[in-house]
Amino acid sequence: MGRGKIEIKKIENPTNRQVTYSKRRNGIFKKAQELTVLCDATISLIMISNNQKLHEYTSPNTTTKKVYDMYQRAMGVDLWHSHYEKMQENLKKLKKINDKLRSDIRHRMGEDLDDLSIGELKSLQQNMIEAKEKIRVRRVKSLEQEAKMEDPYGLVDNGEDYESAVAFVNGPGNNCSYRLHHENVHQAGYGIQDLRLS
Amino acid sequence: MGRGKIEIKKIENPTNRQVTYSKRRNGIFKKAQELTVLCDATISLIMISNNQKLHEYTSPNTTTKKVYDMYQRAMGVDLWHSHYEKMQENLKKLKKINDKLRSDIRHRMGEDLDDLSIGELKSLQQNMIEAKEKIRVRRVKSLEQEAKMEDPYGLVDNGEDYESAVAFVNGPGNNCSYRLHHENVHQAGYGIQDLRLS
DNA sequence: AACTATTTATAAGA
DNA sequence: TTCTTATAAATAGTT
Repeated sequence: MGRGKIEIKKIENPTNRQVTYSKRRNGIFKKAQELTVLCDATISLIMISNNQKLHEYTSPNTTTKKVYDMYQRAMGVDLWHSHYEKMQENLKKLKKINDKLRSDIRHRMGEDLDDLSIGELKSLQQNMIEAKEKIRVRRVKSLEQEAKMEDPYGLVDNGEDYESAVAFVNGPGNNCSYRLHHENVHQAGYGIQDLRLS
Repeated sequence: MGRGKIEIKKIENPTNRQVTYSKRRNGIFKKAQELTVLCDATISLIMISNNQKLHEYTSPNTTTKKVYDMYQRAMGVDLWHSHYEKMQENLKKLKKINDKLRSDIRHRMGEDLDDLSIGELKSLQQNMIEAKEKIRVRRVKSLEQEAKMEDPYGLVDNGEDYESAVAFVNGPGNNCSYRLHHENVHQAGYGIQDLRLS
């Protein structure tokens, strides 16, 4: 269509080729746009010229990625997709594990105990008793070291003296001699930080 | 171009629309193919009709994937890569959180206590004291219920009778009257199951 | 970038 | 669908 008919073969004159490319490219874009409107079609059209310039048309109701995803679905599998699915699976697993860990911690903090069976509750209690003992022992050791190493004059931080600190450390054991005023207990900062995934 | 001019807007008659789609689609494909030859261009054209049928043209010197890769390079943004990286980041975050949770649990089990500062150790101990008390209380309640509801004849499982069970539940409190034989303690099954990500 | 003679695409009808 | 054909649209070569 034009002053003369042309053969469909590569245009050797670079200037001429560039001009033709530009004209026809616009023609195709226009037709693509018309087809989108007339027939409610979804189109992704990517054109890369001889000199590596890229132009694209994507119908307004979609994105290049969406079209490519549909293409993949239509054509069958694609490496990327399987990879993606594996990652998604891993994410799901990790989240599940996370939930379990959080739940475990809550139980160890004495929360949500109704989740547990009687047997689990018993196990938990035994476990807590052991753990508490280990922590107590460690605390005593740390206080002893602190007293010896960092505080050669016999003073302990916070104005507690060594004996009362050890008393606390050994304390309270529920129905026992060393019972602690519970006001102190709530200053504790040991808990789960905000670890939720944003 | 045809017997009459048409307005560029959606063709409402479905048959008519389908016919037009088919004709124009072929027209665009032809033009794409011509442009490929005339100007040595690289083209990827994907068209999806109203009724989800997919047609594509890809110039013979390339593949759809190659064109999309070039597209991505040209656009600077990698359609999949950005997605992929986000997922990877999420995975990393989740793993890190997981590690923190595990570490927290180990501390609550009395392990790896050397990780903790003196202050953290103190907080942990206080927290454990509170938690242990809550669990003890809950355990007593559960045993009481068990005794009342499930065991009207006064027997408790394992041959323990109610009183000694409550004694255990209240026990041991480290230096106190109800001290438990430690053989029993190690039968406990309350710990972290294997939650590592395979 | 415009122009325009001509070719090409296609709307409507068969 | 496919063919036909009158007509609209695209564009090759020119300015």
